[in-house]
Amino acid sequence: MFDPSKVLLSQIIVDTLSSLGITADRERVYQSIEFCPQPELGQYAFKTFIVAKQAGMNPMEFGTKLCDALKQHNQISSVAQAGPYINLILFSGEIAPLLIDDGASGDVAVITPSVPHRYMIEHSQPNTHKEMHIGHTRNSVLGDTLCRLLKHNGYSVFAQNYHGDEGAHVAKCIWYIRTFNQSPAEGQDKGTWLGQMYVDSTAKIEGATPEEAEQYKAGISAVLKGIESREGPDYAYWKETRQWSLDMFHEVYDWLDVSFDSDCCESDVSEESISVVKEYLDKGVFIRSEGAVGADLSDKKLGFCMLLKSDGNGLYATKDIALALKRFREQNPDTCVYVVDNRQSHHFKQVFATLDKMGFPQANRCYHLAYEMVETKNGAMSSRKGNIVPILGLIDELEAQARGILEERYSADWSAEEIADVAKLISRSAVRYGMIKVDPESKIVFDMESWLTFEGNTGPYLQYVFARICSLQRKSSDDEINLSSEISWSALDKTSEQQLLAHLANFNEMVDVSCTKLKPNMFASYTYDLARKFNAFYAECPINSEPDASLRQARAALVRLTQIYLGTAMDLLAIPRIERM
RNA sequence: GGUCCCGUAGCUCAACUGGAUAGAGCAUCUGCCUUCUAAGCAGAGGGUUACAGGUUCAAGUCCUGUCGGGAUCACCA
Repeated sequence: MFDPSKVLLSQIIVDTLSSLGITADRERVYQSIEFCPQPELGQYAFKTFIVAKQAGMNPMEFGTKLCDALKQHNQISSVAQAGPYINLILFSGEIAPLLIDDGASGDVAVITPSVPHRYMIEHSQPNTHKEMHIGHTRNSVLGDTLCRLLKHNGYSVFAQNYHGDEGAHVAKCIWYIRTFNQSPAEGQDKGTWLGQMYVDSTAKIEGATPEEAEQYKAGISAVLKGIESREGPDYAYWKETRQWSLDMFHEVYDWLDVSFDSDCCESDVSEESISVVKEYLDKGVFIRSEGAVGADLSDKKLGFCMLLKSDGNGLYATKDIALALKRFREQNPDTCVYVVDNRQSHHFKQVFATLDKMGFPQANRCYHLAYEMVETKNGAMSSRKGNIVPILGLIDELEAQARGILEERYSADWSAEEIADVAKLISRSAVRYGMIKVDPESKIVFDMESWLTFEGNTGPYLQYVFARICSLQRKSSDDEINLSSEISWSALDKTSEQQLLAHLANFNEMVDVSCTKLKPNMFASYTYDLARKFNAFYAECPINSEPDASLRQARAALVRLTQIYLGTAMDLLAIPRIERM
């Protein structure tokens, strides 16, 4: 029960029912309160049928009695029965004080959870020696937003990145560079160049004659052995180039405002992972089959989870298990969430079932947050084929677009540097919001044109509303508003004002729902609605130009409250607050 | 073939997991800037929620089947 306004309303209803001789469960009443589908109907709607059924009464009769009794209540400004619903409006003076923190920090306060809880969130996972594309961006934005929401909900969070830095793709890339004497151009981003070398290497291999293919295969195998030997020139070059990729990734993370508590690589756990498998093979948990070692999960209809190939090498699942054990040991998380695209659903079912079979109870609190892919109009992106949309390319286009718009409007007043700075912040919001607003289970078909618009349901729209609020405050001739002073809140009786207040009160509930359902898009949607409701209020109600001083003050206070809530919401979505745009 | 996910307005997506007349954004049309930022607001048109059954006071949401799209199912990651 995170919505203070609905808590108040449910208490009013419980008390009123009690005076009628009906006992009702407060939580059940709370869950029977929703927002009116149309603003004209009212602010809140109480569904009578759930509680009526529990009380063994006819919903209509129950509703009529309750409605008549609520009409006498001094905290309710309007109440009307509409079939099985009772539509209500609370006096604004009842809601607004519930939304003010005494700390006056300018942010919505972090929630104190009833039980402490630690989350491990793994996300991003770009492979080194490959280009980073907008698919990775969706992953990171999803994971990072989830981390922020969980932290606001009072949980402790351990954010983990995990790079595929070994295996065939790396060997191919390095083999190609060294065999054909490639080198990056002066001033070129080396990480991006590596991604191109990987694409070129696959093209070279695919175009090879049978004799060349044999030769190439031997060369790649030699590079792979060189890297695994942890010494010699191939190993040294692998370490050097890997860093180029990691540097590029961090450039992108900085731009996106994404951070991690741990930046782990497959090579960090691959050795350990082999010994873990052997240990559990000896314990009789794992079995040998057709020369390979793995977990028999046929009782759970998950087949065979292979952990050692017949050549003795580990696989992806092997390392995932070793890394999970390391995290259980070192971080002691209550819940682990793996943000990975939905093609890995079967893989994670196997990994979790294997951890369970190994006797780790944490396995039952591991979740795969499976999201759909980002595709182009021509279908799936593949870094192997090179038909990807690189994130750095998208960033360049967005910033150019934003600069163009800003120059048109502000070239007379703003410096070039200021324009570039704000353009960057607008571009970041376009990317973050564009990626997070869609349900994780929905595919995103990328087209550049729609990403370059900053109107409607977009990140820049949120920034625009925030900038409007700041502008109102700059232009006000009154003293800066103090929310803890006497404010005649109940003067706020316009529909748009009541709608906005009720929406603000729902903030923490939406954070919680987004966390428990692992759907940060729900919070994005909440934030967009918040901005829209402010705009509706802005259009309907004069603020600075309101002649009545106490009403003007109350509206300025509502503007300030919105600034606090919208600002915090933007922080949770990593959408930068902009004071002028 | 088995398993999992998806199918909602011309297009892109919502719908707080069973609740009122299914909502937004693009796009189209109509209003609103000599008065708080028009990156905005208000309004119009646009829907048999793929199809057929079922469950119940109530189904886009749950169950069954059909059709269509995608993913995945042992030595890839």
